[in-house]
Amino acid sequence: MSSSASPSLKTNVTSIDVARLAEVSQSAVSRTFTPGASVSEPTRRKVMEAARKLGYRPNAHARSLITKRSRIIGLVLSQLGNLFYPAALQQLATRLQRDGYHVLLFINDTPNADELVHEILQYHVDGIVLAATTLSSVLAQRCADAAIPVVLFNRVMASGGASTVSSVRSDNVAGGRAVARHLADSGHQRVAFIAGNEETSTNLERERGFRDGLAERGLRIWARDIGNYDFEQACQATRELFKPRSERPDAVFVASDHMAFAVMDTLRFELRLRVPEDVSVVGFDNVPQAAWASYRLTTVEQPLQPMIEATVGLLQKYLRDELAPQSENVVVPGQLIVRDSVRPVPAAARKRK
Amino acid sequence: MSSSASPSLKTNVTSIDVARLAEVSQSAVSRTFTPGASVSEPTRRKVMEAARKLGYRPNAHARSLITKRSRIIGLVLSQLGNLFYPAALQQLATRLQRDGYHVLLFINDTPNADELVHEILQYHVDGIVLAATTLSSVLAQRCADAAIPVVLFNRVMASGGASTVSSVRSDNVAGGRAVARHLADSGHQRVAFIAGNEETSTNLERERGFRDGLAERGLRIWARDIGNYDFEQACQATRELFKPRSERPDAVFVASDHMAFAVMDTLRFELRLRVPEDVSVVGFDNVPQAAWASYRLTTVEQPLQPMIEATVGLLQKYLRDELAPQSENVVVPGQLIVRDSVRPVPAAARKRK
DNA sequence: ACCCAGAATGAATACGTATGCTTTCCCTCA
DNA sequence: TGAGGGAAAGCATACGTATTCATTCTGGGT
Repeated sequence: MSSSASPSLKTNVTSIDVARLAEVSQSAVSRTFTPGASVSEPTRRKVMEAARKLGYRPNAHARSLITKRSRIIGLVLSQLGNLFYPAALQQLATRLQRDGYHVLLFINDTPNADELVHEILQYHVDGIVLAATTLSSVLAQRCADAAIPVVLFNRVMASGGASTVSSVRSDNVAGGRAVARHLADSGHQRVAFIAGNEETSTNLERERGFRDGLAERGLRIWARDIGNYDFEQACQATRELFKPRSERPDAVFVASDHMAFAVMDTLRFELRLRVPEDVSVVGFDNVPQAAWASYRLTTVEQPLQPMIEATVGLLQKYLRDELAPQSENVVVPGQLIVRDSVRPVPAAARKRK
Repeated sequence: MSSSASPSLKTNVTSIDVARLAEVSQSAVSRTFTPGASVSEPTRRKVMEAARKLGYRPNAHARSLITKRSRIIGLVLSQLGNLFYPAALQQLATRLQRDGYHVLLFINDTPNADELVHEILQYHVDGIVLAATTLSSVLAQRCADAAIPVVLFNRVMASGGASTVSSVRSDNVAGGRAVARHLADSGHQRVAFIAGNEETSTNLERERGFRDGLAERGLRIWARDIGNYDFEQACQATRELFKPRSERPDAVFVASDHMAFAVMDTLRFELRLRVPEDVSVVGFDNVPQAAWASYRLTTVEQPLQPMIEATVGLLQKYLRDELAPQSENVVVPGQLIVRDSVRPVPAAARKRK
C-alpha cells in the first residue's frame, strides 16, 4: 500500500542497524565512515550499500561526545545592518563549510559577549569567532582553560592584560592616516570627524590615524560628533555639525560606510549641500554599496578575503596542532579606494599656486 | 604562583565531578539542571555552589544524545547580498535564542538545498528553515521520516506533490496586483517588468499578480527582462529595456528592492533619466534602504516580524505536540508603501479630465 | 500511635559512536 | 615448509548525561 519510494525507513537508523544488514560488526560501520581507518574494500562496499538502503548518517552528537571535536565554530555577530558583517558572515561560513566545519550563530545586541559565550561553551565548539564584539578577560580565561581558540574579528581586546584571545583586523590606523593625507592634499581645511562607537578599538584606531595624519599636514580635527555606528545617529550628528554658522566643515571623515551613507543623504537631501562640490565625504569599510552610482563613496577598504583567510588560519593552527591557544594579532593592510565623493583640488588652492 | 582567579580549573568538568564536590549523586546534579525535576532546595543549593566553583556547564551533546532534542535549528541561506535576508536572519536567530534554541547556519549558492540538508541531518536538528531555497521531494520525505519539521521561508514547493514541508511567505500575488493598480491609476501606459529568478515562486507570484492587476485596468506588460535577483544583471536588464527607440517604458516594476536600486542608479546616472519624472520605479520587499533619501523607493513590504513569528510558530507547533509535520502554508499580507519613486498623475492624464 | 502518600535520593542503564586490544587470517620471505 | 608480520575484523569499553526504578524519608491525617 505504501507509495513511499524508500523501503520502510526507520526514523532513527544507527550504525548497529547498518551492521546487522551488512552482516558485519558495528566497528566496521564506524570505520567505514572514519577517514583513514582500516577497512577492506569488500566490507566497505557492503556497509555503504546497507547505509544507503537505510538512509544512515552518523550521529554528530554521539561522534563529538567521544572524539571531543564537534566541528562546530561558534560565531557571535552584531550590527547586521552594516553590510560589512553579512558579507563577512557569508565568506566565513562558506569557507568553513569547505573544511567540514559548521557555524553555530549567535546574535548580540550588547558590546560584550560574555553571556552568549557562556551558552556557546555548552556546545563544546571547536572555536569561537567574535565579530564586532569583545569579551571580558574572565570569559577569555575560561575559554583558554577549555582549550578553545577565540578570535576577535574586527576588534581587539581593550585591556592590555596578558590574555589568550587572538584578533584579526585591517590596519585602521594606516587607513585613518591615508584619509587625512588625501583630504589635506586635496586642499581641505575644515575637516570633521564622525565617530563610531567610542569604546571600540576600530573607532579609536581610525581616529588616532586620522588625527596623526592631519597633524603631519599641520591640520587638526576641526569639528567632531558621534554616530555610534548607527544610521539614525549619524544623520543627527550631521545636522549638528552643519548647523548654520559662519563656517562649516568642508570635509567629513565618517568612521564607517554605513554611517557615511546616512551623512551623504542628509547633506544632499536635507541640507541641500552638494557632495563633493560643497562637502567631501569619506567612509571606511568599502562595502559593496559604496560603489553604487548614487554614492560613489571614497573609502578605505577592509579586505574581506584576507581577513577571513587569516581568521580560519588562526583557528586551524590551534586546532590542528592542539596547541594551547596563544594571543596573536593579525593586521591586514587595506587600500584607500578613491571614487567621487571627495572634490579634487579646489579653485582656491589652485589659484594660490 | 598562579594568578588565575579560578582555583585550578579542570579542562572538562562533568556532572560527576560536581556530584563529588557537592557530596550528592550524579542524578541530583542532572536534576538540578533539568527544569521541572524534583530536587530539594538544600541540595539544589549545594549543587549550584559546586558547579559555580568548578565552572560546570552541562554538555549539550551528551544531553541531546539522550533526550533526542538538540535545541538546534538548521538554517539555510542564500543571497546574503539582498538586505532582506540579513534582516530576516537577525530576527529569526534572536527570536529563537529567546526560547533557548540556536541556529546552525548553512550558506547555499545553488537554488536547491539537497546537499546541505544531508549535512544538516547529521546534527539531528529539531527543525529546518530554508530561506530563498527549495528542496527536492525526496529530501523532504527524508526529513518527514525523521520527524523533522521543515519550513520554507519566502518560497513554496514547486511541485504540487503531497509533501510535508510548510512555508511562510507574504502575499506576493496581492502585492503584484497592488503595484499594477497603483501604476495604472497614476496614468502609466507602458509599464515594464524586471523579473527575478524565473524559477522561483516569489517571482512567479509577483509577476502573476502584476499581470492580473494590469489586465483589470486594460493594460498589459509592455516590456520585460530578467534580473535574476542580481544587482549586475538588473543593471543590464535596464540598459536593454531602455535602449534608444521610438518609445520607452514610463514605469518599471522590479521584482525586488535590491534590483530596484540597481535600476534606479542605472536610469539616473547612466541613462540620465529622472526618477520619477521620466520613469517610475517600484520594488518589492521594503528593505531598510528603500527608505533612504537617495532612493525613497515605492515598494511592497514583506512584514518581517509576522513572517518570523509564523515561522517559529510552525516549528514549535510540531516540536511541542510531537505531531508528524504537516504541510501548512502561511501567507501574511503586506502593504504597498508609497514613497517618491512613482510620479503622481502626469500632466497629460490630468488634462484629459 | 499508625499508616500512607508523596517527595527526595541513589543506583543502574541507555543514548550512538570511536577506538584500544585481541584474535584471526593471509601473504611473504627465508 | 614454517615462521613472522601486517592487515582486517570483532569485542568491549568509554564519552557525559537523562531517566526509570527502587528505596528512603517526611509529614499529615485519623
